[in-house]
Amino acid sequence: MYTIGQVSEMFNIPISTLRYYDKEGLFPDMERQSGIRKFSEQEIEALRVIDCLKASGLEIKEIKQFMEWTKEGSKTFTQRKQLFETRKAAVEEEISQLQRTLDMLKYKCWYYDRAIADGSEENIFAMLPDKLPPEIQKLYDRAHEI
Amino acid sequence: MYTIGQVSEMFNIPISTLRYYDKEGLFPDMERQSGIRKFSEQEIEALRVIDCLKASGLEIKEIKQFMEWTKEGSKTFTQRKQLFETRKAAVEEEISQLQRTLDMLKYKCWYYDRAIADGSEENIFAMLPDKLPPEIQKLYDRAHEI
DNA sequence: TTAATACCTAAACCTGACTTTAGGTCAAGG
DNA sequence: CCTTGACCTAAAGTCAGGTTTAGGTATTAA
Repeated sequence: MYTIGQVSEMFNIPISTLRYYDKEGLFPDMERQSGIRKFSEQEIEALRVIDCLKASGLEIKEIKQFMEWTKEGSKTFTQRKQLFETRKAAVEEEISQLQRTLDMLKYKCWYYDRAIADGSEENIFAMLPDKLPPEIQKLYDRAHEI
Repeated sequence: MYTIGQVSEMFNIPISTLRYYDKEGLFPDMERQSGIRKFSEQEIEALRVIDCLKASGLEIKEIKQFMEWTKEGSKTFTQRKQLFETRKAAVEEEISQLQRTLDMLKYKCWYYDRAIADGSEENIFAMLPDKLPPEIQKLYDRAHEI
């Protein structure tokens, strides 16, 4: 059993945030001893799941919904599984969006490297839009699909 | 030259957002014809960069800073390059964070698949924390480093 | 005994990134 | 001529996800 201060240290989350999560219903079964929150292994695992679902793009109230399903027992297994499948797809999509972001960033890194070496952008302008070095052209094209 | 309505369609960004970006100084050189915004190729490329920098985690005012550097010409090449290098590192870090998120999501998908098949979580509890099937154990361990 | 710590609540406040509202200009078509 | 549609502004409003404030309790340490 941990106090709020210990959990705050362990996860590097402000105490105020943990209280806010509790107020929003993310720890529906948390015990108290004379008013003081006691975080058990259950709440620790909940916190790992909260971090994960939040990182996957879920809002606090949707996470609360999940915590309520958990309380309802085995009859919500299917909903819970569905939620994780959907989140998995969303994160995979976000990663591939970030890969495209990375293509633009790599292109711009090359661009300014080159501009610094040349002292101007003139030489690069002359290569645009389709006479860039092959590897760079790929990055440029993926970053300029729109 | 495009009107705000055309750009809104091309990029699927609300007109109100484009006006907001303009007000925040993200198109410092944009021309107007009798008060009406004219988006040239320069603003179109700016918009691609805005999307990219935003996706990399930058705030609007930091993007404005970048646009100001662009106006200052070749003497800011180094700052601009540095910015893109930093953003590249940040996005790489975020992707690897999302990979860990994905590990948790995959573990939970397995978990509920199994719970549905068994009709209860009992069998899974018996395998925790270190007797899970090898592939699943890897996911579990990466998702439970804290 | 008093002072420092760690906990508690309710409610107000904050921030970033938009969005909505209310009111106006201007050109083209019926 | 008048109405429709696409543009404009300034200012207020919204929303999520916290954070801060103000005031209080309970335990421990000197």
